[in-house]
Formats: sequence, C-alpha cells, structure tokens
Amino acid sequence: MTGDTNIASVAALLADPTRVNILMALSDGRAFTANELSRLARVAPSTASGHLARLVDADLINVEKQGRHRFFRMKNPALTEVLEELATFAPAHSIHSLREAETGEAVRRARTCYNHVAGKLGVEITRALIRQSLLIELEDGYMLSREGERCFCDLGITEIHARKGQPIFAPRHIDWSERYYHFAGAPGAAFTRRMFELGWIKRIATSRALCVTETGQQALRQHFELQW
DNA sequence: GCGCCCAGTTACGCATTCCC
DNA sequence: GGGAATGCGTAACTGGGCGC
Repeated sequence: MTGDTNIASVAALLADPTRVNILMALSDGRAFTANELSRLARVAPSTASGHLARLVDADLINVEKQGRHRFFRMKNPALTEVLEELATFAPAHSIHSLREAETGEAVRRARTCYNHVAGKLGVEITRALIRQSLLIELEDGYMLSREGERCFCDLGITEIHARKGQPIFAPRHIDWSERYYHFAGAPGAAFTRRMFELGWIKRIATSRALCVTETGQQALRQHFELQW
C-alpha cells in the first residue's frame, strides 16, 4: 500500500455485486430499511444484514434506529459519484427477465443520482439548457448564464435567487448510461428539487428511476423546448 | 402486563472460488 | 486435492410495536 489510505479495502467492499446493488439503491440519498434493501438486492434478509454491517463498519453508510426499523443511508454523496464513474467502465448486465429489462430501461431513461437528475433525462435537460444559452460550458463543468439565472429564478428556485449576482458553477458528471455529461452540484440539486415540487417528475415505486409527468412534459417543452 | 407479530441479527452449515 | 476465504440461505433468537 502507498500513502496513508487503504483503497484496496474499499475496493474489496465494492467488488461484491450484492453490496453494489445495495449501494446503488442508496445512491439517490434516500434511506431504506434492511428488509427493503434485501429485496432490492435480491438476497435473503440475513445476507443483506451481513453486507450492511460491513458497509457500516467501513463508514460508507449510516444507520439510524427508529423503533424496530433500522434505516440505512449513504454517508457520503461522493461515493455515489464514484459508483457512477465506475459504471461507465462496467460492461452491461445480462438481462434474464422482462422485468429486469424494463427496470434497467427506466433507470437509464431517468433516475436520481444522489440529489440531481441523471440518465437520458439529465443529459437532455443539460443539452437543452446549453442550446438555449442558459448554461455555459466550461472546461470542468458549467456556469449559469444571466439568462439561466433569470430562468431558474422564474421557476422559483430560491437557492439561485439568493445568490443572484454571484457566478454559479455547476459541476458536471459523466452519465454512465448515456456516456455524456449532465449538470450536477447545488444547481442540479436545486433544479431537481423544484421539478419534484412542481410535479414535473415523480419516483417509480421504491426504485431510483423517475418518470416525467404530463405536467412535466408540457413544462419541459414550454421552458426548454425539450420534447420528452 | 402479556402474547403476538414483525424487522433485524446471529449462528451455523453448505456451496463456490481461489490459492498453494 | 485440500484448506482458506467468502457468500448464501435457514433457523433461532432478540427487540420493539401493538392490541387486548
């Protein structure tokens, strides 16, 4: 080992498909019970419990006791970014059922990546914002233009309103499913939160997949000339 | 307070894989 | 081939919520 960090120990934890499934389920920032995570990872509760204990020990996830339930949550959003980056190198899963195919397609189409929209939807929104000169592409991310700030304020994104006048930088994430960038960071999170509040998007059951509502489709068309 | 139900953990045995 | 490591599921146990 070089330096004072043990990358191999974390890599070993990420080398197990069940643990990766659990972490991917937690990657949108929500908390899940051990039982829910065992179902999402398709293993027995005892197996999930063992994996969860190892992830807690490694300080990768937090656990909160609430009555007889224990809620597990990703500790550091940066781990989500690591998983998304790794996913861009990973070969596609082999599909064994129609349900798996549908779930995979839904996640690739639109999902949350910790706190912002990712997948095809995230990439298309980013492209639309650039087309309309609301986002300016930089070398390592994006900058909200004056028009972009106005647009975000008009949509009621209060965080942007509060910082009006200051340059607003949005880091970019490479999207593993689209192999293209989407905007993230505080502007991405604020934009996503507002989309939920306005009823433009909603979650599909317990998965991190999203669907765009009819209101959302109209709004995307109206505000960003984006056909969805 | 007691019994029942349910969520979660622990102990244990089995299967698989890897390394010598 | 055999031992070690790891992951899995079953069964048993623990702890908390809830109704009576």
